[in-house]
Amino acid sequence: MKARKILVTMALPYANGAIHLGHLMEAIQTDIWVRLQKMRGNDCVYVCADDAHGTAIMLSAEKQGISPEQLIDGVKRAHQQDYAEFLIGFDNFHSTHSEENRELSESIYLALDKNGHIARRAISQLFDPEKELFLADRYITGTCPKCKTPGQYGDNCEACGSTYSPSDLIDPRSSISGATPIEKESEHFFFDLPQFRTMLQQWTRSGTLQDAVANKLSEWLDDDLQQWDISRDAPYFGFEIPGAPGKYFYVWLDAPIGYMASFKNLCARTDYKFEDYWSPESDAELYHFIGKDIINFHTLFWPAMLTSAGYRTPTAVYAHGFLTVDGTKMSKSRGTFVNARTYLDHLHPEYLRYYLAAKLGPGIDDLDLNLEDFALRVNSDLVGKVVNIASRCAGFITKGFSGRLANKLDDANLIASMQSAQQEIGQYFEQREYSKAIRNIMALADHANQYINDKQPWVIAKSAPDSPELQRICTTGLNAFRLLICYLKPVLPAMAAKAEAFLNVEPLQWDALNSQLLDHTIAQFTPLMTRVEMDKVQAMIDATKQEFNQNSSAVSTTVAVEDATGFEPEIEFDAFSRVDLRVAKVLAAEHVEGADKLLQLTLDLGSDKNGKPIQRTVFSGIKSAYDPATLVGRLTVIVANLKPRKMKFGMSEGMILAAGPGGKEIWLLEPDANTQPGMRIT
RNA sequence: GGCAAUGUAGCUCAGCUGGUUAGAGCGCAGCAUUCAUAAUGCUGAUGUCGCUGGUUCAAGUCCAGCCAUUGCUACCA
Repeated sequence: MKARKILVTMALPYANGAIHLGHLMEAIQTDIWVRLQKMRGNDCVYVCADDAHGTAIMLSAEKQGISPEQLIDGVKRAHQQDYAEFLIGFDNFHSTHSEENRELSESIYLALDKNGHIARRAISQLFDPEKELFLADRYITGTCPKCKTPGQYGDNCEACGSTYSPSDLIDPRSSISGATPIEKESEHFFFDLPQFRTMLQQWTRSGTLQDAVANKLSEWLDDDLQQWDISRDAPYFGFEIPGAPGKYFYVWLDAPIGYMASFKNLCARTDYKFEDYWSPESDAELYHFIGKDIINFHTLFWPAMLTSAGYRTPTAVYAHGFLTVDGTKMSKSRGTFVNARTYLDHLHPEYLRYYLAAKLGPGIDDLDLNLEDFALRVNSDLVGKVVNIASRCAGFITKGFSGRLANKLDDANLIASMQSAQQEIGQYFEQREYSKAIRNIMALADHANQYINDKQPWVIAKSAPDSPELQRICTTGLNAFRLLICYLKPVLPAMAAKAEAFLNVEPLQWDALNSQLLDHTIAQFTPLMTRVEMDKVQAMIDATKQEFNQNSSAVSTTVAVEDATGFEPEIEFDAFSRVDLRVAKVLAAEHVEGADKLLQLTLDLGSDKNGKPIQRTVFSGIKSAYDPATLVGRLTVIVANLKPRKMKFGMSEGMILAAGPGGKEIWLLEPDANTQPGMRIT
């Protein structure tokens, strides 16, 4: 069989934080697959890099009083160290902040532009006037306009889950300088994704994606695709856009190009040829392993960019779900947001590799790390079943035969049946059905233990410790062990290496499954793996909690304290006076076609200085409580200076006030009949 | 609110295009064994297959509604 040429990537970790269990799940999934390919004799290259650009990194560096370059250098070292200790076998780990990536990003951008796939237009964004910096949503905090929880980010509220645009926040602040942001225009560059709709519709349905992913994407592809904003204004840590001083590539533009850059960097010191893997005529396979949160970047923007720029598209993109711990989202306060380093301080990396392998499938479902199950499963399978087979045979061989194996098996059928599983197990690994592969392997381990039980070598050893039969039985047991190690090697490379030393053999390749180990001297047996101790697991959780407490007490800002009234935190009169409440009269009220909850109200707000009447259109979610006909002519209260909000059915130019729990029970505020439309409420 | 995924033994999960008494591993109980890192083997118990209806000779498996969890998304101004 001809060796396949394969290039594999996993998502680039962001250079602004430590590697945690979530990163590791992806790294382990990818690494197992790559190790399998290599064991089977395929030419498989595994590259990765740190994702080193963006505002977050720029600000982090500033906070620490170092340059971004210094920051990312330090983080990169830590990342590589963490991955290395988890036995992630990259062929290259590079950085997106590299010359290779700059050249590739520039040339790809220039190709996109030349092909008419770059649009330019001015957009308006919130801007920090003190810091002189455009603000992404997450750098703006303020009070949630819905539930009034303070300290919420610019895009959604953590307390009530509502989403909004940053300009809707009450009392918005730049979380960088504390200044009140202003709106400012700037020219941005856009990648014209809609031009690739047809190409993407075909590509996403061509077997390159998991069904669930393709289905999800078709929602976007059937809808209007948006142009993708790929530029950011200075100051920004990244690459300046050629011919556009002060404009930088958005971090997500050059991040996937980092896959190419890392590979190019590898090519420079090996015989690999960049074009062999990236030209449209390439016969190499290209796979991206990613999390389901970044599917759109890898399955829409990325293939479209590659196509425009004259490169090949990925053979497949494999998305996985999120990792949960004990059934819930990883949480810092619960101590389940465990960093790689904290794990390594307490537990052996291969425990995690094995447990995740035992549960990983090809889908995008989330995977739960149940800590108790983790300990029980690893102990039972690895120590109790697999390693135990060697442990219970080795002593007899060492004592009775000076470590020499027999030249013949006692039970050739057992070994043959274990060998014949290679087709199925290999398939499962190849298809990322690791849990099924592991299940099969453990069934084989059960057979081996049954065999030893049936043969009772200890009984023979008592009367004849040098009996040839005893030697053949233990030789059979150790051959079974050797096959199991071979199957598990992609998952447990370090344990496999120890086993190879014990068996006194060359590093096992997949075709070792077709041979037997006979008439051969083995080394002294030493424990290959010790049990997971639950108190170590607990210590890891405790340490994570402690890290969190230290960090949060160090950073802790004054959090508004809620009192028994449940009222909002006290505000200055000034803050109140900025809210312009007016009496309004309902001129018209009607149902909105297609809306479940909204009524469209036309309101009279009196007249302006020139005597011209002021009318406002407001959409209000009170359909469940009011028949529009009964509203006409009523007086109510409107927030008159609320920024107009674009809604699905039109602009809503204000907000009317009501109270009640919802549903039928919503009551509109109604001022005294003597008031007039337009009167200010103070 | 909409859309999607998930919901099967105490735990983690498998159950393909509907078809005999619903499975595995772990855990649990009993027995056996003592070579082995108290590891192994045998036997066994445990499930209204989220809930309610429907289609069918037959449903965990198909359909509808509902509930819960998660994710995405929104007409919560």
